[in-house]
Amino acid sequence: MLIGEYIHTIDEKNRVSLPVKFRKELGKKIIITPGLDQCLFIFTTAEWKKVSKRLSDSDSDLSFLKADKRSFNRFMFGRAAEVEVDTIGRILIPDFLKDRIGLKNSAAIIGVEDRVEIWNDKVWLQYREVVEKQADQLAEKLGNREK
Amino acid sequence: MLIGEYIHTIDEKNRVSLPVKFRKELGKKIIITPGLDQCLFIFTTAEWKKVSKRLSDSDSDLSFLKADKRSFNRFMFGRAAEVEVDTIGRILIPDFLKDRIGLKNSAAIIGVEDRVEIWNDKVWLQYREVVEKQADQLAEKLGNREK
DNA sequence: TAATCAAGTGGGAAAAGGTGGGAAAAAGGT
DNA sequence: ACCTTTTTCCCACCTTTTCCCACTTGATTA
Repeated sequence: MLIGEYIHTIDEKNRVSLPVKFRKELGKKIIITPGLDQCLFIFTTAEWKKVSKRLSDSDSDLSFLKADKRSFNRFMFGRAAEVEVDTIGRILIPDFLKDRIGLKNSAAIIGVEDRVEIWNDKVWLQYREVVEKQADQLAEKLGNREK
Repeated sequence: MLIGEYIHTIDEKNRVSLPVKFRKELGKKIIITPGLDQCLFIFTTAEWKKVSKRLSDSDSDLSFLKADKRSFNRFMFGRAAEVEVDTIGRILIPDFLKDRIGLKNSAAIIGVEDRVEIWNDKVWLQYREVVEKQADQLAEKLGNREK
């Protein structure tokens, strides 16, 4: 399971090293996609197969006839990338994804159960604080829903 | 699977190089057709067989009126082109398709699962922003669909 | 406290990917 | 048939990416 929070630098060649604790589980090839809430998702290839299958299964081979399906597929597939992890555990983040969440010199790398998230480190810290404050109420909500 | 986004130039001889990551899957011959939402679709010959079969299937589940279907098929078949990929991975985009989406010097090339799309790069950037804003709602929809 | 090791960072050289252009071949019109 | 124009094929350039090696820092241990 992928857990924990790390701040790593992005060097001039766009490289970011994955935390050692994530490397084994992520493997040699990963998929990066735009995520929700101003971050990027990193999936293992296995996990990505599951995700992408769910996305395309619900429709026929002619899914491009439906407008909302087209939009979503362009978002999920068009803006995804298969990325190799180099011999010492680093990856390259494509520019179009870097720009999307305003990454510069450093990134927050977060383990979230079965995926990893990449955040602009400053945005992450802000987000964390907000969530921190809401945690109690969120827990309350979730608790009620389960009943 | 075809994923990712690339901006390539169209040179004075109308040539565009396909991203290396797409070449193997696309093969030596491809089909270009007008696409939906101001773009062009590129299919592998295999994928095109599937698509064209389903489009022409008289009792397919596509809820088209017959007249609509004829029109749509003229749109898709009538303006489709079989194109060869040259030895270093470039293709020629027919002028009538180029004009259709206002291509000039540069194009966005997008992998969308089992097809590739060609966009006027500026139009793509605009489209992308719109979709980005809708992403949360789109994801919500998708989430509901899974249940 | 010095030595060692692990994890992360940086940089140079080689290779790959993308772009441009010239010459040969083909097409087209008179 | 001939000249002109377009297309095709091939080669060359250049920027970006990839691969490899080395350095730094902080923690661990003898």
